[in-house]
Amino acid sequence: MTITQLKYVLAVAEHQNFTKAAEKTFVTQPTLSMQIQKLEDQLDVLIFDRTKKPIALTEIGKKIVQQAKNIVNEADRIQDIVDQQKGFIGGEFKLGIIPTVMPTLLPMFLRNFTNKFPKVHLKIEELNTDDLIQKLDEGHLDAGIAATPLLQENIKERVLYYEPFVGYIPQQHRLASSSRITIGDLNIDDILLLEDGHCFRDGVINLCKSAKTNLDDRFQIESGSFETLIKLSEEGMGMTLLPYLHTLDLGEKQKANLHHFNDPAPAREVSLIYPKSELKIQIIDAMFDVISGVVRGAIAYQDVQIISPLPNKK
Amino acid sequence: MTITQLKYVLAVAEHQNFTKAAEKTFVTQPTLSMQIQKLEDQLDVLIFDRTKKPIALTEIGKKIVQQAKNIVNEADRIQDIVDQQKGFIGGEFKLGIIPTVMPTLLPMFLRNFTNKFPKVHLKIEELNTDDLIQKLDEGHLDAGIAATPLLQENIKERVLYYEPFVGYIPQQHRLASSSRITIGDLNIDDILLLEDGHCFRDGVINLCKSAKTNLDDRFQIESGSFETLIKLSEEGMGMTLLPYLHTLDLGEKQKANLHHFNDPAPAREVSLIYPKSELKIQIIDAMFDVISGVVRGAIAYQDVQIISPLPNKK
DNA sequence: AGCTTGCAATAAATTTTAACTATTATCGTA
DNA sequence: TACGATAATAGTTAAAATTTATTGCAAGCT
Repeated sequence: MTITQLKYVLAVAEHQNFTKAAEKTFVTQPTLSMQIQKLEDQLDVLIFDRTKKPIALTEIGKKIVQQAKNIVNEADRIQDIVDQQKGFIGGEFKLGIIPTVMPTLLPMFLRNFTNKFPKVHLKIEELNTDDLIQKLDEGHLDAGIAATPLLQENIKERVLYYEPFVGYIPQQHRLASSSRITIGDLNIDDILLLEDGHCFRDGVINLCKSAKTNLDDRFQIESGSFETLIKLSEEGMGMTLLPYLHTLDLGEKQKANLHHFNDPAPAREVSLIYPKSELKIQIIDAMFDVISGVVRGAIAYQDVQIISPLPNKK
Repeated sequence: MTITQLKYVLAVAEHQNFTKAAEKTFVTQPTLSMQIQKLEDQLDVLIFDRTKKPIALTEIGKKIVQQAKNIVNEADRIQDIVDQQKGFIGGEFKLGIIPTVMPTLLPMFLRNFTNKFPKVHLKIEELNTDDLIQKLDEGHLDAGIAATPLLQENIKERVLYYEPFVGYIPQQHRLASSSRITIGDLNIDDILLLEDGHCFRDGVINLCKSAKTNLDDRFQIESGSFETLIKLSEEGMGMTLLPYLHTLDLGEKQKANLHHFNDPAPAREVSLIYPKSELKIQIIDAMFDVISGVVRGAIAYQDVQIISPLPNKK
């Protein structure tokens, strides 16, 4: 049994397909077939049920895959131990960021980080929370930035900052007169929401404590970007809520439409999240330090109340 | 990095000698030299300090060895998972037993066990508690039988039985008249003890609650076997204490010299101990069942009070 | 110093194994 | 039936692990 064989098993288990797994592992398909067969022979057990389409794990195969993940993870950590000893901060680092954080946070810390740690080769991907969690679990990401708490078994969270919600209320809106707003003022029916899948949308819905479990069956304008929401809002389609950092980029005219919440302002908690295995923890530590240093200057803390980013169960 | 390389590193780390490690791993010495060098090159770090005699681990080497143990253990467990799934009870099983348990317990369960699980190839070794713990930690034993509790971080204990201490008191002894004895009657100075290293000795000392921290600086007869102690006792050298199972083998005349304790009788706790990793747990389970089944018939439980087998710190 | 001894490293040859290319077999399905 | 997708097999090549034989190197001894 070799670590390589275990990696092959994991690849096939993940893609449920020898050919695709072969591409991902940068070997040819016969290599996978043969090495996995060899392992199966040695263990005298079938890991994959090849009669199923797509290929499936046998019962024992599932257990073996689980254990193989352990082994491969533990093996990877040896390099980590060495790096840590050397104080080496470098190598590839895959980071996922949710869409509603990406455009505002990334420009703030990216240059700073790459200057400070030039040997880290960052691969950044925009992913919504669900995909982010899945990819972290599967080891395709080293860390992520998302709204928390996520209550995930295998994921650790380190809070980067609390980002208050800010109301964007056009002139003609019923709330436009009040300089500060409260949660009670909100009515989910006239708030423009991001499209489904964004956790910021879920946060807003939670904030409004909407009893409606299903918003989809009534007419609703939804968009994938705050810019669109702002435009729609200005067209008189209703108000909207923005995360604080987004409001910093607005023009003077638009800033006039911003209405902050009374204390304690509703806010989302944004965290650096990463697998419990703590692979590449030294890069994670470094990134945490850089981001929280940068953000500390940008957000003046008030009293906040954290809104869960998780969708209500239906 | 391969699992084989890690095993080589572990072997050299353990024997502090390439040549011996090579023998133990059934390869030649150059194989070890080359594979370990290769691993060191890949990690770009020295695992061994070859200037020291005998060869020593570097600081980082210690950490790597620690992690390598994890990995190799986890890897071994894959075969275990397969065996478990198949309900296969077999393979090599290395069991250590402390000397004061070996001669009485082993004959009671060995035949029974080998009949029931003929595919298990038992390797039984007599070891005192310290060696037993060390060998369990190093993975040279699959399980052990010892007096407990041992308070070891990485070792699990499953109690097999409680074995009362029985006084062996020759006719001419001051306590010979009382049919039953109590702990208060005991005087460490006229009790014949096993030689140092036996946990039963430590148990007796604990039992007598001797305030003396160092028994060695006064004249004392000590022996490695109960048979000798009994003989010495009959010669008028004092009384001694025996574990209950040992008293079953005595002749009628000798049995007359036995004096049981009043309830709650002092007793040692004898357990099956094994690494937390739970490798070969199915064999361990099987062995536990067999032994506790056999012993249940042999020891009629009374009220017992457990005496620690651990030596007092000096 | 010069010699021996006990190791580990190196060199060169051999064996084993992993991986590749090309092909075949086996499905499900059009 | 033929076709497409996919995995298994055959045969070959390249890479690697391992072996035998030898060298290097320090410690201990005369």
